[in-house]
Amino acid sequence: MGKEITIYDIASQLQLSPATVSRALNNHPAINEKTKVLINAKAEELGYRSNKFASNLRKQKTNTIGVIVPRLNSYIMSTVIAGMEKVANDEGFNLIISQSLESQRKEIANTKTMFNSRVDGLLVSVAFDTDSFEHFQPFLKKKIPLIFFDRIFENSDCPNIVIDNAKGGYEATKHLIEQGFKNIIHITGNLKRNVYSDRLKGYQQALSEFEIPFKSDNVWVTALSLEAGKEVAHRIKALPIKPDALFISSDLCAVSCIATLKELNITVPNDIAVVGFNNDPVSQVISPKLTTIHYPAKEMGEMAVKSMINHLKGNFNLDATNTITLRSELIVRESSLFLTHS
Amino acid sequence: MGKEITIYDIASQLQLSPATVSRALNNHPAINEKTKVLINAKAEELGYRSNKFASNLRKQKTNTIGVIVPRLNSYIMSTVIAGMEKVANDEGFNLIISQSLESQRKEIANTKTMFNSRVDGLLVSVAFDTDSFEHFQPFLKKKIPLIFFDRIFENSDCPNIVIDNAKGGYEATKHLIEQGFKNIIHITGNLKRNVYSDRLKGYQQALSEFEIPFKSDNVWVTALSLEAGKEVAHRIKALPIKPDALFISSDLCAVSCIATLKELNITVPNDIAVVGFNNDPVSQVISPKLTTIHYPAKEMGEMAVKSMINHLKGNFNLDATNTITLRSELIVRESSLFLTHS
DNA sequence: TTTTATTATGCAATCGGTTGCATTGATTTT
DNA sequence: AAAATCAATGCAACCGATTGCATAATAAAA
Repeated sequence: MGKEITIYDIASQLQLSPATVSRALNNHPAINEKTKVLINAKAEELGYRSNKFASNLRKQKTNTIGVIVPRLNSYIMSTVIAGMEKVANDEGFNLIISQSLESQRKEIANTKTMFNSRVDGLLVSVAFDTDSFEHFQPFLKKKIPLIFFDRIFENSDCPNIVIDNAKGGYEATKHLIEQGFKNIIHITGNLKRNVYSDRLKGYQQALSEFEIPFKSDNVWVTALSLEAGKEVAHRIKALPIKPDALFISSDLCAVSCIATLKELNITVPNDIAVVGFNNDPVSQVISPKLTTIHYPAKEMGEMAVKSMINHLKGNFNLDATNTITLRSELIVRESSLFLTHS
Repeated sequence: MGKEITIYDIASQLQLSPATVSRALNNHPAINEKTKVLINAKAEELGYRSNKFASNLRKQKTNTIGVIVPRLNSYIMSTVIAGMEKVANDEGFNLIISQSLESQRKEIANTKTMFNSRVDGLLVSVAFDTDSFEHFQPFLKKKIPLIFFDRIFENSDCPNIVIDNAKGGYEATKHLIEQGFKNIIHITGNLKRNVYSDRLKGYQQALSEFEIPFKSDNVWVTALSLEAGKEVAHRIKALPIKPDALFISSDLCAVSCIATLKELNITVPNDIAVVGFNNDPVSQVISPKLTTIHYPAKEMGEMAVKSMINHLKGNFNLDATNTITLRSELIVRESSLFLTHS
């Protein structure tokens, strides 16, 4: 039933004061090197472990970063989190992770919990339907750093970490146009969210650059889920004039759509070409392999936590760099290639 | 610059002692109802939030559960974690999550961190190559509850939460046999791990039940990754006598294998039937749709955290129920059906 | 040798709740 | 009316590390 060892135990055994022990363990410069060695050895010997709660209580810091994401179990988000965990772990920070399940209501509740848990900083990717910033205000008031990533809250003055979604949308669309496709439908998510509205902008830009008129009927807002992919396929099947290409803002949805199209005797890319988004592993294992935009999810997670920790340590001020944009790129595979019928 | 409100502030404003305020906020029965109302109202008014560190320090509890998984970004694990987060969040517990990246070395480091973070309990799914239990001993010594899930550590006397992997393996194999396939190769992961060795047992049991001789050459141990799927396909292509079916312990690997087989002009299920494992969403969006074993990942996560919290609250003793087995089931789709060539 | 830096260590207050053990006043029992 | 019981609240120690300010010891400068 090992009683916990404290700095007081170490201090009394070495005939020193707890203050000295505390400083030694924290490598304070005022402590003699020999004393440090002595204290560290004793700490090791007794199996001492620091009590973070006493320390946090005194220092008024938690060494904890909160993370709120729409859902944990998507390829992108779990990979972002994997990156975050890696950096946080290396730097001795803890992560508290919660999911809003795409609901603003739950996001608000999670935000409160994070606030009450006194996280040192908060990383957020907002839910589909979030349209109020109010629940984040307490953080700003208390000057607790708040960083948005992926799905950011625009006009918030908070630092953001994103990919260039407009560029992604542009390149995907341009690629399709260059392959000779003209009637391109864009399947996307809630346009409140930057990730989708920006990709749409890119889509529009590419069209206009090639002087293809933009039709708002060609933008379909969906949940980008597996089911959405199926519905899109059926809807296309029913169209009198079919598109020759689809640009779908999620690989999983795209793949589901392709599978359903196939069932409906529409083949990809022969009848309709498809470009996805994310470079989900699934994009490589289906047939035809899916052309997509690579999303540096792990890097985004790493960058988010790195920035947060740097800011917390005072290494640099976040407000200076308001937006960090990570590189993403088009990966051309089979699903978007114009094939001469052989 | 809002100074934090403490129970002392509430106490002095109401001319009460901090002890009474503390008890009232914790709904202690000795406090008068009217006083409680008064105190809660004041707390609300002042925007009081409890300081968990002071509380934890005094109570010697952290309200935190540690989770170690091989990787966060797999369908199964991210879904398990999603379930865990849901329950933990509802119950007011925090989760500290870390990933071993399939390395025992990192698992040991993570275990130490968890120990030093003084988690109230630890949930672990072990890495591929973990073969020592030593790093978990400190938890047992300090009587910190330790629960394994999915990939358990056998013979550990710790509670386990699993699916019936043997049954899964049995049903998958039996299904293939009943479809008329006899030469079935089983692609699986490191047999040190219960999930894979048990599925193998189920595979063997089904074979023996149908009096099909078991050949150890028909069990291929791989990393179950996308790459592994490709390699398997190539290896099959090179076989002089090809199997008529594959039972692959991971959907993602199975899907990758199917895609590669297709490239090599071997079609599924006509030439070779395939059954996967997990019921990953990807299993529904490929062609042919993949027959698989449903893995109740979310339920597993929920169950793990529920059990832990119940144990911590003293509701029931975990040691009594040494193993909790969740229901999993075969989902028959197209990839395993015997087709008469039409 | 005295004074002044410099280095190393200790003192004691502090962070904010929690809780065993009084204490007070009101109510009930004998 | 005195004694016993009960309900509600307060006192004060405690959890364990941190840190501003002193102090002691030693070395360097005058």
